[in-house]
Amino acid sequence: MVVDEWSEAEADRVFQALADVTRRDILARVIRQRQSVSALARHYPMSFAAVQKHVAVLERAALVTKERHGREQLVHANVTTLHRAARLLEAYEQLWRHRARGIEEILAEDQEEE
Amino acid sequence: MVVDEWSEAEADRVFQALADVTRRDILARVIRQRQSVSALARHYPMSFAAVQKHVAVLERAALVTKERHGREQLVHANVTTLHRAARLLEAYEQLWRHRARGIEEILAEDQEEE
DNA sequence: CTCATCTACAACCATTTGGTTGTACGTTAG
DNA sequence: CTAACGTACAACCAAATGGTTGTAGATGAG
Repeated sequence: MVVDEWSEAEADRVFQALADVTRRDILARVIRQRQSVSALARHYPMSFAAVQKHVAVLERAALVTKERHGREQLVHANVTTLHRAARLLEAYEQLWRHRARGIEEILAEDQEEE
Repeated sequence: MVVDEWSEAEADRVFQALADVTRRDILARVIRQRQSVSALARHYPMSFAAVQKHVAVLERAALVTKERHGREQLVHANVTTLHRAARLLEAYEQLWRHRARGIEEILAEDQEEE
């Protein structure tokens, strides 16, 4: 029952990464502007190491990328992955629109849309 | 750094629920057609109780709802929640488009869109 | 009525997760 | 050069996750 071109493990990692307030907040911050890990860490009531781990989770999900700049590690967002996640959800919504209908009706609607 | 009208805990639960292949597959199945828990369970190489737990996770996330029908419990999708999740991701994408720009430019673009 | 089916839920287990502290190492500021 | 900063990573811990088996209660079929 495949809905997307993603591997299941990739989707797992992306949604897992998004399933935490701190990580979504980090993502929102670096989308607006790339920041060093320690700059990010200053905003949260937890240790630097904890934030470092959150960034690592986002990185494994390919939602962010780190780029060395001097002694700092700049974290920047990977909007492509975010977009693909959004499109995956939309694909599920599409399943809904096409639910319980014959192939003729779906083809008919597809023509209308052109 | 709020991006949506959702409570953080709600978003946590939704993405957490989506972060598992089996659960995404269950969701896809019940989007197409409502099914009983045991009917769902037949498709997966795990115990009935395990599938039951997966459905419970989807239910806590408000992605599905159970409806008693005789001795069966019919699971059906809650597309509204799915849609809200998609819109949340789009909101993050929107942050990207509006990144690093002055308030004047954003207002100008908003007017264009009307 | 009786039996098979569907569901609920508890107890248990291994692994992962989200946090901590501590240590070590490269880099830049002064 | 030296001290401070930014990062990396290991070890540890409590709690959550994803699975199991087992027991028990409703409900429908025959």
